[in-house]
Amino acid sequence: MSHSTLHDIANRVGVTPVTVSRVLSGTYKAKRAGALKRAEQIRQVAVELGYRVNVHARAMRHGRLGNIALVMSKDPARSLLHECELTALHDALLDEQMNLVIARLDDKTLESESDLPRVLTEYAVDGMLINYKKNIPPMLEQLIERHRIPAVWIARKRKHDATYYAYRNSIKKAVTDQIKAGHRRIAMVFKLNPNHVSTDHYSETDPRAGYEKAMLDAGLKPQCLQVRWNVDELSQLTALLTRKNRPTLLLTRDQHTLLPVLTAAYHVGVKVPDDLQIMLIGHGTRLIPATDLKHLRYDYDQLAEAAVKLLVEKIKAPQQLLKSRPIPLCW
Amino acid sequence: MSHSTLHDIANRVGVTPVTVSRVLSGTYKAKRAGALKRAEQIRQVAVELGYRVNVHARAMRHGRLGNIALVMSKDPARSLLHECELTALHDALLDEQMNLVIARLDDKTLESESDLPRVLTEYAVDGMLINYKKNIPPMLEQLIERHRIPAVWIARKRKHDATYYAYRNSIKKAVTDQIKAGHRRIAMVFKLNPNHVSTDHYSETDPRAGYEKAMLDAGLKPQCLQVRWNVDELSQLTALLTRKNRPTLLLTRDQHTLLPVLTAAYHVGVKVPDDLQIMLIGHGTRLIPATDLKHLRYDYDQLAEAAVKLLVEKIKAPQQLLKSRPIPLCW
DNA sequence: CTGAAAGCGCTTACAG
DNA sequence: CTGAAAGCGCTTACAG
Repeated sequence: MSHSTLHDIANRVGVTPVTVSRVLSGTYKAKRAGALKRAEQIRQVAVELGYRVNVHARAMRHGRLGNIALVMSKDPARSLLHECELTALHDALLDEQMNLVIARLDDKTLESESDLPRVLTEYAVDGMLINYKKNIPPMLEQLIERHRIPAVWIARKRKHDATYYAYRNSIKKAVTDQIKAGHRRIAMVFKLNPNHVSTDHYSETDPRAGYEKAMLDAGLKPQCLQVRWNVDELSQLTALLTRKNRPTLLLTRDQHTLLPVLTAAYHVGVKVPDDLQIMLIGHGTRLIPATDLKHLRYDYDQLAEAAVKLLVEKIKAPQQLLKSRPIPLCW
Repeated sequence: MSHSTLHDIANRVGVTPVTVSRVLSGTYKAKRAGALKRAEQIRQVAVELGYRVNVHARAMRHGRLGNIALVMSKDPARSLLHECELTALHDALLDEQMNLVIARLDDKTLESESDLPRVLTEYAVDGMLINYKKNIPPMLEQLIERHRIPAVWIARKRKHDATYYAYRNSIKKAVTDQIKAGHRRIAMVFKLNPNHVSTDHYSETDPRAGYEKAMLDAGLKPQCLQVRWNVDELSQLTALLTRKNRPTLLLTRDQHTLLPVLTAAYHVGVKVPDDLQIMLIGHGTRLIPATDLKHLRYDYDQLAEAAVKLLVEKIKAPQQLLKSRPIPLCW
C-alpha cells in the first residue's frame, strides 16, 4: 500500500482534489452548512488515510524548496560544529520555515568534476550555510559561483556574505574592563598540541591580538603561555602559579586547558576564583560550575540568526553582495 | 534570473528535453559521431547555464524522496546527540544515497493536533530515525502509526524497530575480564546532579546492573559511589582514594566525573594509571590522553549502520516488525 | 538515436 | 462554494 494522495481522499468523499486541497490547506473556510459538513468529512477521511501533503509536489508548484544545507567538511580541522551551534542554526531556520539538511563533504570528491557531492550538483536546497574555516576547496567556491547558489559563510572573516565572531574587539574590551576593575597581572594560556598545526585562521590569531592590544594600551605587559598539551603542562602551569608575581587573572581560549589549570591551582593551593580568576573564551563547559568562571562565550543564537537573515536576503537577491556581520562574544 | 531547466538547455541546443535528460543522466551513451558531438554540446551548455537537476521533479517521478529525518526533542533530557553520533548517522545514510534532515521538535507542539511540526504532517522524508530516550510524546507515536511512517528508534530498548547499546552485557564482560586480570577492588562512580532527576532509562540502570552482576558472580562486593556534583565530590572521592582498601579500578559512567576523580587522585598522590586504573564508559573525552584510561566506548558507526539498515528494510516493508539490534560497547 | 505523450501530486487563476 | 484546466520539471515507456 503506497502513500495516499488528494486524489484518494477526493474519490472517497466524492469531490475533486481541488476541493480537498483547499479544505486541508485552509485556503478558504467553509461557511454554508453543507460545505462545513463536507469539509469536516474531508478532514476525517484525510486522517483515516493517514494523508500527508507531498512536499515535492508542493515545492514544484511554488518554486521554493524550503531546505537549507549546512555544508561542511568531514575533516574536523576544516569544519567543526558543536551541538549548540547546530541547534541554534536549526532554530533560526525554523523561524523562516526552512529545514536544515546536513551535508558533510568528503573533500576528495571536490577534486574532480566527475564525482561531485550531490548537494552541489542537484537543485535540492534554496541556499547554503557554509562552515569551512580554511583550506576551502577551490571547486566548492567555483560551483557556488557557477550555479549561483545563495551561500553564506559562517566561519570566515570576509567582507561579504559572512558572519563571524568579533574576537578582537570583544576580548580587547573584556580585558580592558578587567584592567579597570583592578587586575594588573593578566596572562593568557594557549594549548600547543603536538599534532596540531597552528594556522593563521582569525579564530586563533584574533583573540591573542585583542588581549595584547588591551594590555599594551594600558601600559601592561602581555604574558602568553603556550602549554604543551600532554607533555609538561602541569609543571609549566605550576611554575606560573607559584611565581611571586603570579597572575590574578588567567585567560584561556580553550576549555581543554581548563583541566590542567584547575588541577595545578588546586595542587598549589591557589583558590579559584578567590586567588585566581579565570576567563574562559569560547565554548562553554560543564566541567566546573559557571559561577567560578568568567565566561566570555559565543553567542550561538545571534550568529545563527544573523547567518539565516543574510541567507534569506541572499536567496531573494542572489547577485547582491551583502555586508558581513561580526558577532560580539557575550557574558 | 531563475533556475535553468532541461527545457532551457534543449532550446539552446535545438533538441527536446528528453534528449537532454538522457544525456545528462547517462541513460544511454551516444556512439555515432553526430550524437557524440551533440551530447558534448549539451553537457557544455548545461555547465554554462549552471544547470542542476531539480530533485523535487525527479522525486515525484520516482516516488522516492531520498531524505531521512533525524527526529529529536529540543529538550536535552529527552534527546541528546553528540556530534560524532550525528556524523556517523550522516555517513551511514550517505552510503544509502539518503540525505539527513534535522528535525528537533518542540514537545509542546505535540500536545494538540492543531500546531504539529511539519515533519510529521508533510510527506517529505522516506523514514525517520527517532532519538527520544524517555517521556516520548504519545502524539509522536500516534502519528507515526497513523501515517505508517517507517521509523527506527535509536535510544530505546525495545523488542522491535530499535537499536540500542548493550550496556549490561558489555560492562559485565569488561568487568569480568578485569577481575580475571587480577583486580579485586573495583568501584563504580556515579554523578548525582542536584537538578538531575534520575530516571529508569536503560542507559542509567543497565550499566550498574552489568557491573554488579559481574562482581557478584565473582564473589566480590560491588561498591557504588554516588558523588554529589558540585557539592562535595572532592571530599567524597578523596575519602575513597585514601581508604586503606582503596579501589584499584574505578568505573566511571560519565566523562564529567573524570575531572573530580583526576583532581582528587592528583591531590592525594595516587597515580593514574599506575596506582589507580580508570575505566570510562561511554562518550570519549579529550581531557586526558587515551593511554591513561581504559575506555569502553560507544560504537557510533556500528549503531548508525544498524539503524540505517533497519530503516531501509522498514521502508521496503513498513508493516513488518523488525527485530531490534543491540550494539556492544567496544574498546 | 530521438521525440511525442503521459504522468508523478499539487495549487492557482479562471470560470461558473 | 466547487470544478476543469494548466503547469511546475522531470523521466519512462512507446513509437519511429
